[in-house]
Amino acid sequence: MTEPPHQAVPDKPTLDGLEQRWDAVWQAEGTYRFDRTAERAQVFSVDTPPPTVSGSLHMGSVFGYVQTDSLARYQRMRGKAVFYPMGWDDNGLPTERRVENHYGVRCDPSLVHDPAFVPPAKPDPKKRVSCSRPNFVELCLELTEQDEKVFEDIWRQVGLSVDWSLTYATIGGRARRTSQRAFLRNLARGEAYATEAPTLWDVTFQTAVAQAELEDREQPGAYHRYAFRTTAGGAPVSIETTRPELLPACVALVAHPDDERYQPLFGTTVVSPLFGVEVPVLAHELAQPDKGSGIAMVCTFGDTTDVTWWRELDLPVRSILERNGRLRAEPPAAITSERGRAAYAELAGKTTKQAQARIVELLREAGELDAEPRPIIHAVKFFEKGDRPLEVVTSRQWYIRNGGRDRELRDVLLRRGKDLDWHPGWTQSRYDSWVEGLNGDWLVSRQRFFGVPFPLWYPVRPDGSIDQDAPIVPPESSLPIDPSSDVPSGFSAEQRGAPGGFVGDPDVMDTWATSSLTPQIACGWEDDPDLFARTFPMDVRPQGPEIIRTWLFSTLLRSHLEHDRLPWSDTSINGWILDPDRKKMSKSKGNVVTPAEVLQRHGSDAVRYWAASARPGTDTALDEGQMKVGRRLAVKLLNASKFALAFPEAGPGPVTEPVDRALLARLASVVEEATAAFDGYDYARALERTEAFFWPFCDDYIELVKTRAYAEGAADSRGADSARRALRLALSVLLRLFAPVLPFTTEEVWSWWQPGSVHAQSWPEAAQLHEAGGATGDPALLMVAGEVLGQIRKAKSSAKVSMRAPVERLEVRAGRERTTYVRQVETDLRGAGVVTDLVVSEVDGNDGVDVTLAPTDHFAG
RNA sequence: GGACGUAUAGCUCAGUUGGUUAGAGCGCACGCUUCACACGCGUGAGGUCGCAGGUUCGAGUCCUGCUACGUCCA
Repeated sequence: MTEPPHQAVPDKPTLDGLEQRWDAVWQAEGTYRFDRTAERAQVFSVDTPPPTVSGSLHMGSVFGYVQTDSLARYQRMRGKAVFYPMGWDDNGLPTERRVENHYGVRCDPSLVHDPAFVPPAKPDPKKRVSCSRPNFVELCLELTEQDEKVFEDIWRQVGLSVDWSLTYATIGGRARRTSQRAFLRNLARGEAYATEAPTLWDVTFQTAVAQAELEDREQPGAYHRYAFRTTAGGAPVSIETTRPELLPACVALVAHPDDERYQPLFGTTVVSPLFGVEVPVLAHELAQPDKGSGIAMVCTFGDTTDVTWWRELDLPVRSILERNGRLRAEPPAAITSERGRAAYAELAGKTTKQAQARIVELLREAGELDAEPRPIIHAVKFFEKGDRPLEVVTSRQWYIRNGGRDRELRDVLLRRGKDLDWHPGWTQSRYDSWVEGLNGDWLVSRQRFFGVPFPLWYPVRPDGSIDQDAPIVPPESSLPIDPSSDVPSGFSAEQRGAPGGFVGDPDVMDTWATSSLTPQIACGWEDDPDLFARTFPMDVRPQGPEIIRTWLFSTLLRSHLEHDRLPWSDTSINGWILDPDRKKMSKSKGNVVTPAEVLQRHGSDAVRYWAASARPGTDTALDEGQMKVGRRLAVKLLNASKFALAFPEAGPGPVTEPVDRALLARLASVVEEATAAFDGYDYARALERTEAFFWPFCDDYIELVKTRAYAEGAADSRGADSARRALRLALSVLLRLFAPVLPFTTEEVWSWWQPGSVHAQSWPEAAQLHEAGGATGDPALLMVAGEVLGQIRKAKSSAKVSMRAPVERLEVRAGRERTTYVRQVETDLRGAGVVTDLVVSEVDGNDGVDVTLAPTDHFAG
């Protein structure tokens, strides 16, 4: 405390430029550097969401990250060594799309690497230039590196107290190694497996997608009604379908077991129109009696329900769809009639849409259409990033067991979910309903290019076929590898693709297969056992609600499989950001406001204030008005601090005056409330409590003690010293209470009079305030004083005179308790209200405050 | 169809185990050059707490049903 302050109190404090100045200082001083010597119990580790590095940051990210940062800052001040790394999620489809658009290229895996390749000077979205996969990946890395720089700059501007020496990227070497190692261990334990199965397939992106990436969208469609002839005699059976083009892939009809209309038909067979294929009529509970005619056509495969029926009813496969979304050239073998084969020939090679139009014509011409198509709106499954409906194709894919086909594992994962502390608690129900609804294992392979490759090769048999059941596995020490360029031990590069040689697995992992390992990547699993022991399992996973089913669930799963424990003790789920009309902000709606412009307009602390004002988990409108309030608060803090520091330091000694003690007592309870709130992850409540103290502190307390602090006309310095000590102590505590939310403003003020960073100070404790005099203070005194002051102001305001206008006589009538309080602040009230005569009368009932203003020239004229 | 959340002043939101007359900010109105602050200060108006029942001495708060909006799951 003997060191001189960094700088004097400025004449005109300002918020402008604080971001750049303090970010540079924090960086240079290593203010947020993780202390690697701290033991696990002293560490607070944050599993920061790696933002998707494709394009620009979203306000929603700023919103959630600021909330987390305020918690991290609180924990740091509580003496924890905060492990706060930042990752970049750069692998996967969003980056690929961005690279395709940005450079005007398209990846063609059949091409070989061209070291001289340069993307077109003027990208033309309609004429993309093909390039090899290695060239494409180079462009991905180039672009993400640029984007990451921009992101980091924004995060620094926002003031995240991240340790910027601890960054990682999900396509980086450490992430690839971790991801491949974890996969190989899953494989060794039988938790990962490959199988040929019906798979949800995106025709545009030419890749399989997982259950977690689906979304339902309302789409126009039409019911087409046509009949199957019965073989046992009786009336034909009419069905209604939205996918008539799949009629050649029909393998059965199903109705609900309780449906009396169709019970007589169960076990019999019917014959399809046009194609003349005989299929069974079966019962299954998923058939909906009230949908269409109540009996459904099962095809291989129109949707996921078809897959369920196919599996559970043990039906044959009659696939007609290719991966490119077109119908195969050859009809299924079951279509044997000449008429059927002729009909199929009309459809072969067409897209599903074209095929639908054609088959409707064929049915109509044949007189098989019972009625004209009836338009409906129905939910169709889409890849969340795609814009064409998903198809179901059969393909060989890698899966990780997630409980979707194993009740026991699902129950274990549900119990893990209960062991996690959710903030707010109700967000856990999203996890539960997701786990309960899982209907298959996690499909982790993607037929894409920019991602972590499966670290596997397959032997090529002498006849040139590939033995997919005996993958060649690299040793963990060799990871990460790329099987498309690396060669397995015991082989030479020339043997790639040759009989008796090997081929690499062509697929990459789903981006979540890597992101699900962020605790392992960040904490240095296997790579850095010392760091891992100090940081894992982590303390908190902050994230948005929409990725509970993907990121949170899959991270929990991987940790369960690998470490048999939770990856973190707590999770805090932030709310949505809505635009001012309470619509979800999204690029497609064109209502996105970018963080850069908002930060520019209002300043970082103001934006942080807005984010930290939102209750945990609550959807929140983007409210620039709230940012203005934040800015006002920050400016007020600067000015109030300037005032408190304007007086010479009083030196050591007690806070003696009752009103000063009352202030410290009041502040002590604020500290207790804010501490409890932060401990419960409720940054918003901590802020609200602090702020609710701060404004009356400025408006009432400072006004009350101003005259005394100036020591004008005082016989001794006792009263002035008490006020000055209380002001400085309160300021010190307030700065620390506000520091997690307003890091720039508080740091600025701290630098005016204290050495070091406010963010490295210890969190205030009520005990300090009690010791300084708060123990004998009575907060009610302050309230009464504020009320009397309010009456004086009201009188002046009604008279439309200045607040400095003198009061000739002030009479306060009240019971014993209140009059005692008023007498204790008599001098301060006189000073603040410019009161000449102050009369305090103790009465029984008929409480009141009478204010008699001195006559002014104003009225004299 | 099931689940979760939300519903309080014109707007955005607080309101802790039920307890006097339901709060804040913005906006609005009327004022104030007050020696920390005009990026300011003061005062004021403004609410049948979504609807209908119930529990209770007492309900914005607890219970039941309903409605609207949002989200998740099927």
